[in-house]
Amino acid sequence: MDDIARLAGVSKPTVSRALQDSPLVSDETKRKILEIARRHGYVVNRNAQNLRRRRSDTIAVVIDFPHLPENRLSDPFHFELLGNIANALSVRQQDVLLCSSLSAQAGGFEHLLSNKGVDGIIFMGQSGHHEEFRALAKAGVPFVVCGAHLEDANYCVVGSDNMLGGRLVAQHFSSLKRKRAMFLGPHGHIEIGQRHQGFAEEWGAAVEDLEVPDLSFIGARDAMRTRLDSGKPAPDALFAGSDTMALGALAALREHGVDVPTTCNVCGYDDSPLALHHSPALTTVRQDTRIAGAILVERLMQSMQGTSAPSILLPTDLIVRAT
Amino acid sequence: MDDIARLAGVSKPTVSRALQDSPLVSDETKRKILEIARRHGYVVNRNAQNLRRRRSDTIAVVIDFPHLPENRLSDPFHFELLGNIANALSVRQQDVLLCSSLSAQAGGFEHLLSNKGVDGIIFMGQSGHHEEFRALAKAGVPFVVCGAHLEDANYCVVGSDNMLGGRLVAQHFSSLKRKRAMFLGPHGHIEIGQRHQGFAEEWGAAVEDLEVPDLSFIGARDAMRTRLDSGKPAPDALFAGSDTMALGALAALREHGVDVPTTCNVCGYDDSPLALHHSPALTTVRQDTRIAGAILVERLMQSMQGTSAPSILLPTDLIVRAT
DNA sequence: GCTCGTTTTGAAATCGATTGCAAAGCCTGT
DNA sequence: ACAGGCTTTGCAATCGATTTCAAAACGAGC
Repeated sequence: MDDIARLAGVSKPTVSRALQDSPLVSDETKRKILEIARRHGYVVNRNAQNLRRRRSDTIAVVIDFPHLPENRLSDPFHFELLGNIANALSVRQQDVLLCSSLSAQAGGFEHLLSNKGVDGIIFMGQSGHHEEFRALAKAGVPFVVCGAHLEDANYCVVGSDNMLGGRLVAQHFSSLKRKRAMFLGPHGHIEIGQRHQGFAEEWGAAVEDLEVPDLSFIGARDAMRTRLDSGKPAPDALFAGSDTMALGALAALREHGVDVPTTCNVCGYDDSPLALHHSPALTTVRQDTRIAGAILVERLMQSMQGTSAPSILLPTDLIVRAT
Repeated sequence: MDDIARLAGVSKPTVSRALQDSPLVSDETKRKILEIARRHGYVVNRNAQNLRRRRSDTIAVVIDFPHLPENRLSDPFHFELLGNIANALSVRQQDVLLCSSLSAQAGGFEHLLSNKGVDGIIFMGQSGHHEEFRALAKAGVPFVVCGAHLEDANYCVVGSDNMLGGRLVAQHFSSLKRKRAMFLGPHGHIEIGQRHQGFAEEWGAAVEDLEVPDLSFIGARDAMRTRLDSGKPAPDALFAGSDTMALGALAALREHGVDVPTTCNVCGYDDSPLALHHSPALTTVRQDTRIAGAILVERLMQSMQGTSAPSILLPTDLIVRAT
């Protein structure tokens, strides 16, 4: 910057101001400085700028990447959401620092800001850190969580209405005059638990609960196989916690000659491409990641300005397709 | 840091050294300082550190995010790769700054380093920037590209062997005694073009080329519908440029009563979950994103040390399933 | 007790910007 | 010609670390 200043015959502060388009610099001077800077390919050093400004215009997005290697991340859902968050942030001139949940946790979430040099954090999913989040909020760290709404959350959560999603599916099955409802999903996953709960409440009658070990296609297929082999009467309405699991269960049903949708209806969750591209196309519950991303970012900005950002429950839609 | 120094009764440099586990500090002092720092929740300010060290231990990963909103990103492939890159980088204590291709291009790729304060760049896909990349390489910017191998690339490319993938599929179809081969994919996409080329070369006889407008399920389905409606004899071996497109074509084939795999074989590309979870399970060509991620990172580190990093063509596998 | 080589420590400079404050330059009105 | 108000500019301090280099402390050997 000193060089540019010399070349333009002005001082460093003037160059700095010109580059920020400050009104303190005359248009004449500004134009000259910008021209020289451009010609010499000068750009401000981001690290120096960050240090002095005590702000980096960078947001950490924390994802539970560990899943990946094993699970071959089942749902494109997260990627889509990530993309939408990135877009929403770039509109606000903010950069995205991607952190795996693990590396973020290393120094403790509360030091993430100065440790990674970011201004705020977006957590994708609680994944069991609820208590840490509560502490973070108390410490005044600006962050938002994209995940499940919990009773005692004192931090901002943006999440889709899992209960509503479950209820919509139950209503749908009811309108089809189905009788023997089953829910399929792993226990211990908060959001999926809420889907289950909404479903069961709305359904009223007994809902058979088929537990699966994880979120995978295989897990769901095998669990369903075992269940069908048992000889007990098969369900005529199946709600799976995710599209991937729905497809797994569907495979098992097909093997056993249970026709979908005549004999049994199946509904997934997420509206991932899997659902759309499958044949028959899967009936599912959709969450709008575009809106979610935009709101997450908006709320984060709020909480970075010190305003408290309220949580929000986003509506979900039932997408009725062929199953 | 001054505060910690005061509390420990030492000077700032000593604290700095202790935190870096420098051998210049006695174990005794080191322990005391670390203890005090921990108790007071002190972490070094990343921006200041970066400034002084002239290095940020952060890598920019540039993705063509614009696709997202429209296409609902068809293949989880990119996400998987991103995850694996992130993992490989975190092993080396490097952070990931996610950039959309657009925002990265704003200041010109050549200023990405100081502009975003990163030490190196990984580009996911060339997406038409080949010439810019050539210039970047000349300018000595440390970066690697995950994409297609091009004749006159003077930069490091890590990419899977698309030609080989195409050849494997041709061999497979030959061994099944198929006669009328068809390739389906958009024109103008470099990597898919290479798949097509490898396929055609190995096949020997004429390959019908069915062009589709984009990478989408719908595009492929509609193109295939039109083709089948035309009345010309249907192909008995179809190779699609991606799994998503294969599934689209498969849907059209089914509509027209063409049985897969008896009457016609179908093969996709990517081995995305789509392929595995579809029924019948899709035969496809697999690229190992785990290895790709690891090598990308390794090569980038090389080129950051000034060593020139050679390009590499990763092998691909044919995964024969039910189609 | 003194010298010499080692280990530890600290003073001061530095990384590359931004910003508060004072001064300079320029008008305008009298 | 000069006071007074505005617009521009520059000096110097600052952000929070790291690193060079010189000095202090320590031990060993004679």
